[in-house]
Amino acid sequence: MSRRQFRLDDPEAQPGDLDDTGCHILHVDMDAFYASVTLLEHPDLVGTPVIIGGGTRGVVLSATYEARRYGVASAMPMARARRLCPQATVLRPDHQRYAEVSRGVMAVFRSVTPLVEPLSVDEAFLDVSGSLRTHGRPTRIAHQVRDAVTDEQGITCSVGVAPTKFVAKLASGLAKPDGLRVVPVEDVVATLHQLPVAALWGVGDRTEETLLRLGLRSVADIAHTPVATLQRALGPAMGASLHELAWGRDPRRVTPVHVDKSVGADETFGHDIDDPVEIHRHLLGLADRSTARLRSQGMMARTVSIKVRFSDFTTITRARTLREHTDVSQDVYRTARDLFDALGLQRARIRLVGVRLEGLQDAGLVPRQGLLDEREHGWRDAERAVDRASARFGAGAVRPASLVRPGDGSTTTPRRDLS
DNA sequence: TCTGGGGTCCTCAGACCT
DNA sequence: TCTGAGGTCTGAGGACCC
Repeated sequence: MSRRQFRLDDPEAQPGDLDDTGCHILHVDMDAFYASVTLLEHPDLVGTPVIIGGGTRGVVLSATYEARRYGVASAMPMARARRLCPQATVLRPDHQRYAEVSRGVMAVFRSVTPLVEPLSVDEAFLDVSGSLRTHGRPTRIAHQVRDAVTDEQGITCSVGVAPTKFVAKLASGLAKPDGLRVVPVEDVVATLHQLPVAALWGVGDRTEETLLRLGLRSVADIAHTPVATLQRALGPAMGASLHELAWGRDPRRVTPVHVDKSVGADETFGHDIDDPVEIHRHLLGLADRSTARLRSQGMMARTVSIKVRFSDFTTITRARTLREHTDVSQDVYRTARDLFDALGLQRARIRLVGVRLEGLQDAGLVPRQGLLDEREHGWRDAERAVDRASARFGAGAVRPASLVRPGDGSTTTPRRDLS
């Protein structure tokens, strides 16, 4: 679900028999994934503008191509999207359903090669170099994948076929919607050099601005600028990386195994909050969510960081590294609360708070000190019991008392004692 | 126009150690 | 004992990705 897509001067130019020799990388991207999956439950809305999103302060998660024609795009504030396309139907996302369809789609990918690297729920890189003998040429495999996804899941996807990950991803964007695009080895540089700088991986709004200030508008301009000049403007890593990408050089392999480096959760409030006790309550909930995910992955963390976004959208982060790894919600909550209190905010209006756990390590590999603190041991056992209850009765079945309103079971009114 | 949520990576500065 | 260089770790913030 790439946010930015680029068009070539002649988007239809894709002869049938392009040479795909050496094009072992496929990038498969579902078309308007969240919207397409949601419409499977609402067939009456097919062919009409539909926006997936919601909330008073939310952004657009996805939109059908009919809504996109009015300028609606993902990540756009919902208020603006509604103004641009008032006739659109707005539906809430169903993440459980998206995860199910995603699993089905990934299974299709793995049926043609074990080398599948998911990038998100709706896109993945496939390395098909080992599948040519059993499944045919890369283009043929791409057709097979597209057909299987449509037959089995009822949604469409676009596929880019190229020698490298970056070019394959670019190609799938050029193929959208419901298309296939091959970039032969000998066409890589010419294809790249037609595109604007923002097409390069890693160039967002700020970097684009910097490059435009230097008079660099196209990928060709980047390619013909000395690396040292790019490095001075953008830093050594980014400068070198953009220069390489501009010449189509991208040594990254397709790596099926991914290890998380951090786990976290944040929450934007329906309205800004200035009550520290209420913020503490949200920190407790976020610590709970983060550590539950950590435990479900069998990991422990050593660094706790908090994020605070103020009403003017300025954001600060604070972090503390603990003496030992932990997966205990109470440890994380206490640290997060201390970090927040240390900010000394005098009833500043806060829009969002977040808790993130870094320095992750496999729980089985973390050296365990003898548990001298009986209370600590109690928390660990209690939280494991909560995990088991959640697995059986659903997430949120058991929560800290301070997050439960008597009677209705929903999260609410702050209690004074959260420790 | 008014900006979600979950992440990764990079840069820079300061502390600490050798 | 002091000082400086270099490496590593940590923390903060920014930019970017989907």
